[in-house]
Amino acid sequence: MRFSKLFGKTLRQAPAEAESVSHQLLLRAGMIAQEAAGIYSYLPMGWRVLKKIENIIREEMDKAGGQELMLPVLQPFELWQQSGRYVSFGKSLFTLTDRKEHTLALGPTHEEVITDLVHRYVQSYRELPLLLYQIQTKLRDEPRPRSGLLRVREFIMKDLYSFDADEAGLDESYQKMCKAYRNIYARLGLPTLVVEADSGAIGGKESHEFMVLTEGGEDEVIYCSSCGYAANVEKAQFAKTAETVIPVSRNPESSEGEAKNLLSLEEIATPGTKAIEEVADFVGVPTSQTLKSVFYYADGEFIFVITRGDLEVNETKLRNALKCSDLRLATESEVNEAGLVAGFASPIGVKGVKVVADDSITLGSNFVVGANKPGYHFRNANYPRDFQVDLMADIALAQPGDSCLRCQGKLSLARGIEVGHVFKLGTFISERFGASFLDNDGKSRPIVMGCYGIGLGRLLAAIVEQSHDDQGIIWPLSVAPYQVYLCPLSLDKPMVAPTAEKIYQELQKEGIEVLFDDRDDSPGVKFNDADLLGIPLRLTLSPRTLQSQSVEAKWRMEKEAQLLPLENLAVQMKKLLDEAVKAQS
RNA sequence: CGGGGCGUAGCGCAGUUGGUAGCGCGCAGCGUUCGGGACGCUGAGGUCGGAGGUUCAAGUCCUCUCGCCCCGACCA
Repeated sequence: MRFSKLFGKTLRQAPAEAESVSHQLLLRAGMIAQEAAGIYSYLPMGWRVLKKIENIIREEMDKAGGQELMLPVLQPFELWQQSGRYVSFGKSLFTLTDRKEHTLALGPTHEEVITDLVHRYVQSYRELPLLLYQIQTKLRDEPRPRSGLLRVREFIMKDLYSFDADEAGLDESYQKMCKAYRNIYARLGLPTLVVEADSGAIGGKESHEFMVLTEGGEDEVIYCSSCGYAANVEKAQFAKTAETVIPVSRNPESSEGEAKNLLSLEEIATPGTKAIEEVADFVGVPTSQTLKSVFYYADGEFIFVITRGDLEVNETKLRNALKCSDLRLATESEVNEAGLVAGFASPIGVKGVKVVADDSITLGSNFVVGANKPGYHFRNANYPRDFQVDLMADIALAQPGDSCLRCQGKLSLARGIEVGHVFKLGTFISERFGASFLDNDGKSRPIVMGCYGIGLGRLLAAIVEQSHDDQGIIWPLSVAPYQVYLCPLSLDKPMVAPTAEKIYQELQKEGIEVLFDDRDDSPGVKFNDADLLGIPLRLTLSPRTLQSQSVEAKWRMEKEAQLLPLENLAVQMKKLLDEAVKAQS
């Protein structure tokens, strides 16, 4: 490709709307262009990268036994009613009506379509296992598109669906996919961490995410460096320490003789203390000896949530515990309307309200808790002596510094980009679509499903987030839009232009992908563009190098250049590139 | 949806008490340059996001509206 003819120009300054590194660099390099919030065009450079990523994914899916097919974007809304998932997807599901006033959905994912399809074609265990995949556009009306390609409303995704006869088969398919995913990320030069994840709107029981750890990521990962435990913060568990009981009462007689050292409930004045820290300070106890009350609306129902005062509520865990789809904090006036005193609310004596508690409230005793009266708290509140809860679950947010549930090591937190997500769906979708098969006993059983997704654009952006310097992108050879940047300087000087032209032809004949900077620009412009675009190998020729019958070769990620003789250049280049590919894998 | 910010040339920005729009980059032409974003001259490019209002006069003031970005609740 001749640079002078390339569509999409490089920019010195990034457009103001771009904030994340990948967004800025991809815009500046002329690889993508924005059309609307979360909607992008791929320009020729960016599209070449995307297609290379796509091919790597396709190769690995095929190698794992996947069969590629193509499912429709336009889907009958009835499929979504049948699965029931139009509820969990909510407003993220784009819908439209056709000329006959029939509602159609724009596919945010394809479990419905493929399960409907498989149910019509698969009847016997002999046809299982089955791995079907596609690479195509998904549409989701995300509440907030973000960070360029990292979170968009229209995106290309590889989605594979596994169909197995039983759980053991699903485990096998799941492992096969995890391995294929690891191969893909390795070939893209992308270090990833596999973390336990919440399955969200997709549903299912077990799921893992593949995370690229980087500052710009929007996910948070909790991990333990001693035992290797890692989970999305939405899912992460931790060891809740049992707090040692500090007797808070000055009544010595009540602190003796009790099996669990439970003291009697006592109302105390705590004027002006609303926040947990203020209350704890005022009473003189650690926050872990207080109880925190938080209020939510879950699918329209008012919920009273209690955790130990040192812990925060994990809304994903809470949502799962409540099995609700819509969850939001209640406003202060809603709290008051529920008959509670915001800041001094108490589970003691509360009536007609659903109470959910984190199981940490059983690890400790004699807690300080609101008295539901302005300016007053109780001390020595104990569950279940003083109050009841409707639901007890783990709904606490893991935080860095907490202890690992498995090994007691210290947990750490890192930001990451979710570049892949695999789910063990089980049978809840196949059952709704009647996707069953006859086993070898002639018994009808639901097909056990899994699904496995990779967002290609996000993957592309993740590579940039993770592989760049202040000059621009550094593409791994496997996905670079071109392998070689041919960069002649002083084109009007004798021999430069014709030699460059000749090299350009020879390299192409050798099957090397070349971006030929045939522009009559100064060296600085050319070098800066070469770096910005991130082409792995730069070949510079100038009167200076031609004097010694050579050209200069420089790797994008290295500082030093080497001189290569003009003679047999294409063959040498081919060798260089092949060696680099080998070194990478 | 809640909170914050921004819409003026392709990109980055300026525009004073309201007086009819400018700078840098980029783009076109000519010339001089040529190993890390060179320089000179000439030139093209604007419904000032949109609608309504106030005014002799609106990029500037008022009202409404649309779009985009960032922080939160959602996801590949």
